[in-house]
Amino acid sequence: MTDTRAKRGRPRTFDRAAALTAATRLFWERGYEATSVGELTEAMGIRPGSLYAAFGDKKSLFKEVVDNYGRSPVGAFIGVALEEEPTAFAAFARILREAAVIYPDPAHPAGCLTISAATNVTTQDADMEAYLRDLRNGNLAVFEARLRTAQRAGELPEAASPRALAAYFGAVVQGMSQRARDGATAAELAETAELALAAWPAGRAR
Amino acid sequence: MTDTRAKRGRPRTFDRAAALTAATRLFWERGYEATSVGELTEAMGIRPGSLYAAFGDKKSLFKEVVDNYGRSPVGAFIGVALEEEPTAFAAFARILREAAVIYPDPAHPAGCLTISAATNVTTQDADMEAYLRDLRNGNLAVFEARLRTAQRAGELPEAASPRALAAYFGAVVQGMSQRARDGATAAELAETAELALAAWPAGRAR
DNA sequence: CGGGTTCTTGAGCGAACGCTCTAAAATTGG
DNA sequence: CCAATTTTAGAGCGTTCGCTCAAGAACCCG
Repeated sequence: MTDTRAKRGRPRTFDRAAALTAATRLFWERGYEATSVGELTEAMGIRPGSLYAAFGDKKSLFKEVVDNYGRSPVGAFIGVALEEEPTAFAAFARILREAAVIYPDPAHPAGCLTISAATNVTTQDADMEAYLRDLRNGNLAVFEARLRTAQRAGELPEAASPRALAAYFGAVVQGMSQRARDGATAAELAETAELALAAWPAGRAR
Repeated sequence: MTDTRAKRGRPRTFDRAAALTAATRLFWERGYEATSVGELTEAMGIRPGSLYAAFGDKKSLFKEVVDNYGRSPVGAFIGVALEEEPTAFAAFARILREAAVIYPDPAHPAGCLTISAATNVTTQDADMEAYLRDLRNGNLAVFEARLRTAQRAGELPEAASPRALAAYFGAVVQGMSQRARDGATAAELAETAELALAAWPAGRAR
């Protein structure tokens, strides 16, 4: 988008992707509102003018951060698991087990960026709140779609409710993200994942 | 504490408890950092001077709010269930089922104050972050203690881990609170609660 | 009633907020 | 080499932040 290089004018002296990564880490740690533009410019190593020229305002920078996060391995593991695993149970088992490893990983801020940053948005910032809520609720819709497919394939009993199961796993994932933020270890989260999987409806097609 | 009335001097012209309730609602909705003193004074119907005289600074007002919330029916239902129910399963079943009703109740802001407001705290405010994290992790310790008692009473198989179960239910409760904030209905949360209870170890002493 | 005490009011402090502007610097096209 | 274009650095805009303070009002005690 802004990638067409070798134009006219003074070239950019900073690495746009690196600056975005720095911003991601900060937003991930502190959330949207609690991260100031001053902290951002310092972490990104640029001056306010450059930030606004390259990324628009704080809000659009954040949205680009979320977008970028969603394409990164850490942010996309759920979608990947849903696509790659042959059965729904295998997919959700992999999601929870990977979340147990990824969320407390000290290589990056704890928990899920979308889940954490989302809660840090004021009611005043109505559109930002809606943007993030829709992101999370969209995840639930994907869960439900996968479970519905599984039910048609006979992986789930007729009595099971894809919608209810999707809501349940969504709540567990959000809970695990929060627990990671509160200092839960990978070992503890792994136990949580196994217990959560025990809720899978009888006739479990493992 | 500040309750010894009929002292000397000009009497307070506002209802301290009512003001605290107004502050509670605001913090509950927006979280700690996102709620400004200006918004607080307006909602409480008092001027900044009165707020600081009656409650100390913003931080101690918030702690009093959390304290007060923990003593209210909505904030104390978990502890009550753990004490009143004869078996651990009955206690956790009641906790999840009541959470499904209480968290989305439109009579107050969605979710649990401690869980929601907590996530809105910056890393900068280190002691506030620690205060809230300890509150939540303290809840987990209470869960674990109840489950350990249950295991000694033979309600839980030897193989079950009270610590892991406590972490699991803690994550589920936090997840349900967040889902309520994202607009989940009581019906949806009730289904989540039932699914979560299916994780109770075999030989379930219902 | 007068002195002591506490509370209310309203102005406003210094700092931080998101953001903008100007001038200089660095590049390309002609 | 010059004009056009784009980015940089840095000052600083207007607003809001948490919080304080001086002045006056409302009560109790003696």
